[in-house]
Amino acid sequence: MSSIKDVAQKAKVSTATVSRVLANNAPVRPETRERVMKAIAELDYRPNLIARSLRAQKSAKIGLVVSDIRNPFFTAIGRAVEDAAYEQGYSVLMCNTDENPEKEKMYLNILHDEGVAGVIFSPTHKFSTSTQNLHSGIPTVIIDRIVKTDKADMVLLDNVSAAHELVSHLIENGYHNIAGLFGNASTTGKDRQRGFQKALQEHDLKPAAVHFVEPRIKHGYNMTMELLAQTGHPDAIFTSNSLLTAGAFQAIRDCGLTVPAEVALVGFDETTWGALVNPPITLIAQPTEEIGRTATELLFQRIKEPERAPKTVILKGQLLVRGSSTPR
Amino acid sequence: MSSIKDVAQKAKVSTATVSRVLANNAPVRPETRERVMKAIAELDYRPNLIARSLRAQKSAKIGLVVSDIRNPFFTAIGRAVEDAAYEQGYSVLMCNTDENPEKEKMYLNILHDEGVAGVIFSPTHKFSTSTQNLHSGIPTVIIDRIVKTDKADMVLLDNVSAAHELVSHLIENGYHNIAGLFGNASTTGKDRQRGFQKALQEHDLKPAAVHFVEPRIKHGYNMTMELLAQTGHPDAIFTSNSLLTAGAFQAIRDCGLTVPAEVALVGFDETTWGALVNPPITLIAQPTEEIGRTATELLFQRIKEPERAPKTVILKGQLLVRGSSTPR
DNA sequence: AGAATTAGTGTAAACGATTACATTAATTTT
DNA sequence: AAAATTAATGTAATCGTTTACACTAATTCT
Repeated sequence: MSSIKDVAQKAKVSTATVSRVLANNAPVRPETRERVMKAIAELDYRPNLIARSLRAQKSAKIGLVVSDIRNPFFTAIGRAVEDAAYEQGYSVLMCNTDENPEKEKMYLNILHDEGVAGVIFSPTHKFSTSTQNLHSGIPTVIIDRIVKTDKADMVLLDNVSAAHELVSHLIENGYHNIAGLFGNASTTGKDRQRGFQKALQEHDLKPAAVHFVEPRIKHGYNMTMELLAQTGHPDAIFTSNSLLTAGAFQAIRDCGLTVPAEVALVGFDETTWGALVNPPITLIAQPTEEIGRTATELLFQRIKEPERAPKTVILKGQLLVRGSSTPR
Repeated sequence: MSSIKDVAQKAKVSTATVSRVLANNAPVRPETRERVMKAIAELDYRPNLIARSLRAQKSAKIGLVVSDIRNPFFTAIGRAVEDAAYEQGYSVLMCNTDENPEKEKMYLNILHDEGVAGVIFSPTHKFSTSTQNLHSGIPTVIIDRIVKTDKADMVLLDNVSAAHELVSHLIENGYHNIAGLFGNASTTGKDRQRGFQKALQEHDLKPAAVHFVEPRIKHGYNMTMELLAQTGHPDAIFTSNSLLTAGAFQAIRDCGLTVPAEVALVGFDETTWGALVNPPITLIAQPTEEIGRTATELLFQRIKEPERAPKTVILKGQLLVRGSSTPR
């Protein structure tokens, strides 16, 4: 591999001049520039980003820290982040925490050590609630989940309103015995539960059940099975993320019940399958593109201007009314 | 941020000694080691990976280059790769090419410039067929798609057999007028078409139609709509990836046809929704975990021993027979 | 005991870029 | 035409590690 020295030698200039040609912002005689360009082309020279990073004390990489990229919500976010980063010439390091605070800490450390320019971060429950908080001064944008901090930008959904809207929709359509299944790994589940309760209270209703479970298909399945086993089971099930929705849907089907006649089902997050199943699922679609893009843009702003006052952007979900919650 | 110099100063040793303590493979007096460790702890020192990379001329990062991480197949692979990499202390740079050779080239360049230790790479069609080929000497493992090279390891599915098995299953179940929808962006589509043709030929059948389309839900939808518009439409549709399957499923439903009574549907890749829809989809499940893990392991082998003769691992898909192809 | 080896540590040169400062050449000002 | 300014380039330090080499002190060998 050729280095800047080889180019300098070939073009009969100093490395400084080559660097100046590369930087494109310093005075270089056109003739010299030409010579350097020619040498670069002939040697097929490409600047070593590691050396550049070391010298500049920062690199053109950002970290993306989420629980699991396989969760369709994070898949979509991840892709949006990568797109926005690519446009700015940045690369994305993908980190899955599995909701494990140890892994999360490990990764935050690695990202720091790798000298990433910034981090887009969906914290574990433990991280959200602890006061340890954003170590190191790495520019950070929190997504999806709340952290009590005044040091980072945040991009969130208005979870309380979204859940409220979704439950109100159920109630208006005649479902009054509603069970709620919430993820126990994030602040998001808790917030959505608040909206859930609020909507019920407004109609003087009590929840049929409220359960916080691990956000995995299996747990959605098991818990729904339990709910449906009892006689006089709920007439509607509210799920707070797409994994629980999938589990619940499967359980309902395996119980031989029809949706929504015997039990309605609503949830969060648009997925490939949400509209494909029968009946299609009523849900709150999050603007994943926008979340990812906004987060990345906020991050770049902060990288440019680290002292800028932190912003919190709250986006609204979109209620998609479909067959799984038609009026009874 | 404290550097190795600060540690050295605090522990009253040279930087070399600190480095030796860190490397853990050089002789250091226990007493000295202790002093250094203490200084490290007190200063909360963490080695700068950029500097380390520069010096070592390699970094603990690998690149993952796929068309789109949102394709459930690649999502699963990506996660498996990340897992295997994490275990070895490596991080993963995520790169989406969108089947665009320009973007692909760009990313391969960036990965090279970032000094990644290796690349796991699903090439675009253009790359597969061109002879330009694996530039630079970066250890590379090709996945999912074939490249004619003797420089890289490969992890592939036996696509011809898998497609053959899937079509044979259809034929045995009484479907004799089968249309095929194949992705046009990869060698995979072509290979699966070969298996498709072979199975038909063995039964002296002709395909109802063969189409190569962009691997996107929309195109699967549109093409299926066309297929179903004609009177005497196919009695089964074979799709070569999950995006096309989703599009086809949607189209069939929108035409008001029932699966499999009026038209059967089979495809590739297990997804969350494949088993959730009604009827569930018969498909070839690829061992995504194993593909990702094997690829990563081969990559680490090659990183350790660059001159080792390249291996090609061919894995078998698993036919999951479900409701979308029951005997007619 | 003297020679040869080994253990433990330090000094300084890399790795490949950027950039402050110095220097020279070219231009403008007086 | 000399002085002052500006443009173009070079020299060398720097970023934070690792490691070849040098050196001393301790150990083992003959």
